[in-house]
Amino acid sequence: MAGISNTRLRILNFIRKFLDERDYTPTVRDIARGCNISTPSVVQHHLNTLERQGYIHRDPKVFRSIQLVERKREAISRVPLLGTIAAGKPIPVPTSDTWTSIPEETLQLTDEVTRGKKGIYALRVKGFSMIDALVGDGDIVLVQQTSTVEDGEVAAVWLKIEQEVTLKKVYHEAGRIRLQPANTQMEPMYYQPEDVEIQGKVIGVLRKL
Amino acid sequence: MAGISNTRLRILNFIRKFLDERDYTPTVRDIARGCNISTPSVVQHHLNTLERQGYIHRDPKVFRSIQLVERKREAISRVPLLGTIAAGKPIPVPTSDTWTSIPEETLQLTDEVTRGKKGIYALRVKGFSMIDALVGDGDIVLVQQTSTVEDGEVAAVWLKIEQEVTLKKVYHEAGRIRLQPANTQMEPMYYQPEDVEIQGKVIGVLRKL
DNA sequence: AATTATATGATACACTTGTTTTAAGAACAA
DNA sequence: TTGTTCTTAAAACAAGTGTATCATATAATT
Repeated sequence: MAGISNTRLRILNFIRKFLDERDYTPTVRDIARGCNISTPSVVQHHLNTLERQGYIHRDPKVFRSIQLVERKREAISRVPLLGTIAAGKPIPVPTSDTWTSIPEETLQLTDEVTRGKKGIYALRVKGFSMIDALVGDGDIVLVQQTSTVEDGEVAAVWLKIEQEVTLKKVYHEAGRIRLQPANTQMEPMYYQPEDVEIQGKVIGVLRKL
Repeated sequence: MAGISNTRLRILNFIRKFLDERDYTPTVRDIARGCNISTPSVVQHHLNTLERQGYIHRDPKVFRSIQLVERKREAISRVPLLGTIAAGKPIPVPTSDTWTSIPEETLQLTDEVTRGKKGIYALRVKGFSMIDALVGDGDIVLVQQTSTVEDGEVAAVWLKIEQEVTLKKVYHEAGRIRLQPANTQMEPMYYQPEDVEIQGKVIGVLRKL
């Protein structure tokens, strides 16, 4: 926030508030009124500066066309909730037609949460089998579809021997795979590469209380 | 989508597209041009109908004030990240001027996550002291400012004796307060009412991996 | 067929609003 | 001081824009 004066900050905040409340842009006169500025021309002058500094964008001659540059990036992603995840069953890996069919529910999340990643889906956790990943019953895990992960990333791993799915940090070690619980007090588990199957990468957890 | 004619659907879609592209509302004349309608009055007529049917809302006399009702529900809340939460220190309870000052960071969350609640702020968890609430280092807790909670709700509780903050389910029992960890395998703690202070209600947890 | 409701059209009024112009006070460095 | 830059100020123009009015056409209903 370099080179932004007090009045201009007030104006920016007023525009933000106005947009939040009414979903359309204030006029220069609205801003003047809201910021205790006596005349449109002063607002005009500050808006010119703010536009030059890259904080806002306006379409010339178009009424109520102020756009906050910071909000341009606030895209909303719609993430399908594709089912549940529990210890004893593989997670429902989406197929091409899963994406187009109607999901049980759709989460609307900002890129703040999904970080713009593609191929994200959500699963609701059932039961307490993932406590050691700090994931409880009812939590929602956000999964990115992939069959490989980097060392240290949390993955939904299918354990072929136990016939169980689990959420663990994955490390590739010489001749074996180390699965490390998020709860650092717990011991890691070791598997032969052929005994585990990466079903997806966990990119987030959401708990609504 | 009952009782919506072809032209009105075209108008609705045009408004949606216009909003997506330019972030401000079209005028009746924009709509006329975009939908091959020869005159503002026809658009006006359809907008009246759409408003009566509840698809849109307009502020009378205000230019470019059409609001899509469907998008009201996917409102984005901006939640300020006001600091960190750790075992040994009280959480930074926001004061009136905290809200207007510039937060360290602002999370953009859909109402999907905040459920439209007001007075929400976010705290980043530091350390592993809240493992028993299934909250780990780096997690973000969403807190609603309040000093009272209902039985069973998860609260940020300041323990006066230990001089510690903790996240627990709160139950008011006869003459004492029961603090129950989210991890059901762990034992509850009991306190005298005067020894605990509710600092806020935890409405969600967000973990980005 | 007659009536009513709905959709389309053209035009015009009055208000809203972006923008320009001109001026002057305030802050600050040379 | 002087000059320069930034900010505030008032007023007015020209264009954008919501809306009303009147007229006609088309569809639905009785």
